[in-house]
Amino acid sequence: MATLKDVARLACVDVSTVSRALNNTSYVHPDTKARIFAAVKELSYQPNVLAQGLRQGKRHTIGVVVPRLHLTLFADITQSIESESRKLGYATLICHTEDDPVIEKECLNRLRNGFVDGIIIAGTGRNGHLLRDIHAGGIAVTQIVRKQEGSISSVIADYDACGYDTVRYLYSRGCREIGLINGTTSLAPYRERYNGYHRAMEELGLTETCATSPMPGNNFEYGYQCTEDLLNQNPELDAIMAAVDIQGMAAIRALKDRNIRVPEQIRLVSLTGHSIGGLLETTMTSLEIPAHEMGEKATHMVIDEIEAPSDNKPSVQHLVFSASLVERESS
Amino acid sequence: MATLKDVARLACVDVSTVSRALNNTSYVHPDTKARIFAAVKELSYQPNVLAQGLRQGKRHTIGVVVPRLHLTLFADITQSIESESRKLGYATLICHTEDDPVIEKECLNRLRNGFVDGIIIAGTGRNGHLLRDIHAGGIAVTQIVRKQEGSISSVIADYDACGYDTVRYLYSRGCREIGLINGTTSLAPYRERYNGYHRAMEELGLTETCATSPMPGNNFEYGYQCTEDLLNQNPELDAIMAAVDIQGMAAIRALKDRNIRVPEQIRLVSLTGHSIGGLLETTMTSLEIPAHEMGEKATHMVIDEIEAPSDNKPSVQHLVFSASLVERESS
DNA sequence: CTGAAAGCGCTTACAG
DNA sequence: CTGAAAGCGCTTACAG
Repeated sequence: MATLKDVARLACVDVSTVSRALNNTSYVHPDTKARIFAAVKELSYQPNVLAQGLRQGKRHTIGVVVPRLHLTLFADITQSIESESRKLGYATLICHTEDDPVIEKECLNRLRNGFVDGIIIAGTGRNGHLLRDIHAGGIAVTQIVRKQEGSISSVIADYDACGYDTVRYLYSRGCREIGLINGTTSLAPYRERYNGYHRAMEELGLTETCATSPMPGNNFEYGYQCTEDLLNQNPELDAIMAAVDIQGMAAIRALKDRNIRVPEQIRLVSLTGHSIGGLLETTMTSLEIPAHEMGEKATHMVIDEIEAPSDNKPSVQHLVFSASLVERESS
Repeated sequence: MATLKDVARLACVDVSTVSRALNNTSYVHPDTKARIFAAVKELSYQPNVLAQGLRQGKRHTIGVVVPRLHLTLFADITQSIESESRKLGYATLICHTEDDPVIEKECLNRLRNGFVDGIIIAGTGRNGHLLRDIHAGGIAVTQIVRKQEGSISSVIADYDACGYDTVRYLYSRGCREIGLINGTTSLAPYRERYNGYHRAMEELGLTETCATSPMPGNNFEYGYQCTEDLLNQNPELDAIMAAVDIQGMAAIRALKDRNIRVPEQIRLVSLTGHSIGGLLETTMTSLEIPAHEMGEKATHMVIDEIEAPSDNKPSVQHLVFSASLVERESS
């Protein structure tokens, strides 16, 4: 690999002049510039980003910390973050935590040391202290999907409204026995979906039927099990709300296995649409979360924070996106 | 952030001694060592990986270049690469190309310059020259899923066998009019699936019914459209093979929309199982690709190449994994 | 067993 | 308009 020095030698100038020409950081004589660019081309010179980073204290890299990718909203979000970052000249380092606080801690510790300028995280909520430390240490941080720390900016969807509005919607469709499949309420999104559900059910004078667990619950088996639980708890059930798509898919399957027709006997709505609802055999009504926009926005927020002068950092910002109901066959 | 210098000052030794103590690179007196570790702890010193990388010419990072994540095999593979890399002390930089050669080129160019020590790629096949250049320049490269370059190591599944065996399987179930939904044959995996299909059909004296396109074809609409094409081409169709899961899902839906029962009227098999087949309303028979093992293996191959001394690099290796048939309701 | 020095490839005041 | 020099934070021969 050619270095600045090689270019400088070939163009018969000092390395500093080459650097200035390449970065357009001060006037360089057109003739000199031409010689330099010719040399760059001939040697197919590419700057060493490591050295740039060391010198400038910037990596031009942002870390993305998410539980997992497959069949979750995080696949869309991660991809959106990556493509937006790339446009803005940043690379994306990814870590999957599987919602394990120990793995998360390990990832955060690696990221803090020169690996990245900023972090976008959907965290477990168990490493708050570390996260605040990292942020205080000068690394930009934005929370996505899960707002666990009030002192750190966030981009989330309005999960409370998701729960509330869906109950109201199902009520308007004639449902009175509405069950909820939820994940652990120790994570904010699940907690808030429940809050919304609870408030609406109370206002309407309906009785709650809930299935939940101390685990995150982001898998098919869990959703299947919860569906059975709900049916056992309340044989009169006429609607199921699933916190995430994969639970909704599991519910469809569990109902089919019991010969219960969707939506004729039980209506089903997923509270986290991420582009799979429309691809199913029975297409699934869902609240579509604007994953792409959220990823883009979080990327801009974290990069704005990175690039702001240290004496004028943007203030903490909590952004809430609305989900939109997409009606499909399941309701 | 504390630096080596800070630690050295606090422990009253030279930075070189601190470095040696921390890296266990030569004997350091136990007392000195103790002072150093105390200082490290007090300052909660963490080495700056950028500086280490610059000095050693190593980043301890590998780049992953894939078309996309959502609803594809690549989500599983990427996650497997990331967790395996992390265990081995490497971080993972990710790029999505959307199968666009221009984006791919841009990504590869960024990766080559100090960003990564190695690359694992499922490429478009349109930047072969660049890829060989990068490899020749000393960056380890392993191809995954798509083997486009014979001179670069690869980890793939036996797609030819997937096509061949599936025809044989469907034939044994009584099918004689077997259609194939495929992607562009300019990508090796699609081409080989077709080859296997073609050979088996010929051996059995059956007539081919194919739907394909110049595009990669990795989406639902395409699969839906191809299903309609196949049915128009051959109203007697009694089986459909879909190259990838998403096409299989689209086929199920298209058949449902035409009131064709699966598997009674048409049997369906996906040639690329990646853990979604079992989660569907009608569970889908598929050839399960060992994504996790493939990701792991590719990670080891690329890291072995990175860590081998430059005068003794491992030779090119092409690994082929077998897929295994998982029978479910759709066949 | 440890220190002083050079250098990885760049950028950026400082002169002129 | 351009060069010489310092320095980002490390590691590693080289002495002693």
